[in-house]
Amino acid sequence: MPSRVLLIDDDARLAELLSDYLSQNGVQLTAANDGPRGLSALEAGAYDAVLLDVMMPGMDGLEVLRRIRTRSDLPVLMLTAKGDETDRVVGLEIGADDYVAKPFSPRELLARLRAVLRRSRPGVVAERLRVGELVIDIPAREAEVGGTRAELTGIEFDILVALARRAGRVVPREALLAEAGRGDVVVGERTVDVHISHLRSKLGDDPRSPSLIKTVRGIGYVLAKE
Amino acid sequence: MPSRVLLIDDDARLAELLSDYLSQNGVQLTAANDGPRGLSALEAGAYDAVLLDVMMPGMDGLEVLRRIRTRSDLPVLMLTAKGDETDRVVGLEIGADDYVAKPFSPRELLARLRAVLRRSRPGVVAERLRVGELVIDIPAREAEVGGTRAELTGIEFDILVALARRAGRVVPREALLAEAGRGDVVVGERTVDVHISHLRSKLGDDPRSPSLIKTVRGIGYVLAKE
DNA sequence: GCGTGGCCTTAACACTTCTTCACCGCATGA
DNA sequence: TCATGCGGTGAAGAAGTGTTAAGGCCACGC
Repeated sequence: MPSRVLLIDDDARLAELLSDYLSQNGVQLTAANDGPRGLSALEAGAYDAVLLDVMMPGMDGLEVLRRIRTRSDLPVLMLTAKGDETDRVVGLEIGADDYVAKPFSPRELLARLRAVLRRSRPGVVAERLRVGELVIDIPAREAEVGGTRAELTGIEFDILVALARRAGRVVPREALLAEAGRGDVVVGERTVDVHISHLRSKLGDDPRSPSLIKTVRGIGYVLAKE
Repeated sequence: MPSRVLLIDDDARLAELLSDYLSQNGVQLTAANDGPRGLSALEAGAYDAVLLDVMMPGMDGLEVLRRIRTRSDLPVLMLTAKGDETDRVVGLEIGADDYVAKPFSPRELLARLRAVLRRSRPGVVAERLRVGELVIDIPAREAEVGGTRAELTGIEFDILVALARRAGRVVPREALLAEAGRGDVVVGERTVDVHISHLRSKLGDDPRSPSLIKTVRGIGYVLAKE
């Protein structure tokens, strides 16, 4: 079975060129010519990896990567301008798996793509998240801690998922609201605090022991990695 | 637990430089200065990844890589000369996980190393610092001295981490503020003194015995190396 | 349409954390 | 030894967060 790869890049000529070359080598390439289209293509279809251009008008590649990482662990290979170390390092820190500096040879790209695909696990879509004692079943919208089910409301569940997807990393309040589907509505950020408070008590947080959800003053919250 | 990484490279100066930088970031580097020694070090010890120079006298890096791949899937990151595309592509095809072109910045190397470690064994990326009696768990944001947990506030923790990363070296006040994420905000430097004072008492510092955190008059503070 | 109940948001107050200030003691160099 | 300046530390004020409770909104059933 060929690997399905999504290319997000505004350069149509490159897309065609790559598509040709890769299809001869067992990779089926789909192209999206900007960030938003790329993201919705990811929502809609099943892909094994993403090729992502960093320099794009509108939503730039790093932003696209951030959004991809909020919802999946799909392997992402960045395409960066030669010598732009900052983008590369930031990209890798956000969670890119690799990068290729432009201009690149198709042969090198293929080799790196294969290296990335080889490492990634089959069975891509994670419908269940596990972070330490916490288990989240996303389609069923259920969460449990140490085997005990927690009765969460809608937004509480969404906030918990947003935290769990980035366990160990700080998630700003506004990002939590955005991922809970409140990004467009204007809502006081203190609202998040209240939901966090409820989450903590429902997740059986003992005030004496180190909390599962930690506060990062002035920014947001982190879910402890174990 | 720090990640253990084996460097196979004939350049002793590079080895020392990298070892310093990586050890501050939770990676324990062991150096082998040629291919055969590298291979036997791999036989002997447990490593989480390999940094492999391609250009070496005697057995070259690609040959070393081939032999590694006959017996293990250990993540291998190649160090190649800039622009030498052939080596890079061959290396990736043989089964290297990534490469970094020389000359590289330590920061980029670290980022790539972490990306590789993250893929291969989630959870091994070193996020724990140890300095004498002091143990710091960075993602959990917890610190303990001699087995006793210290309840630190956010900025106290950040300052402690900044000191621990450079244990044994003097860290100026402004650097401490910068690493605690206050680099942009204008804050009086005396603020640091107050936090240091709190840290000392929370870390169980006895005023009579030599302090864990030493003052360097006119400059800043040092964390005693043990 | 009307009441009911659940959920989200806001407000208010208690509490924690960070910063600044003030005062004191100690180290340093004349 | 004395003068000076730097750092240690307690305390107060400012800013941020935890938590409870009340009000508004919506969906649902009657």
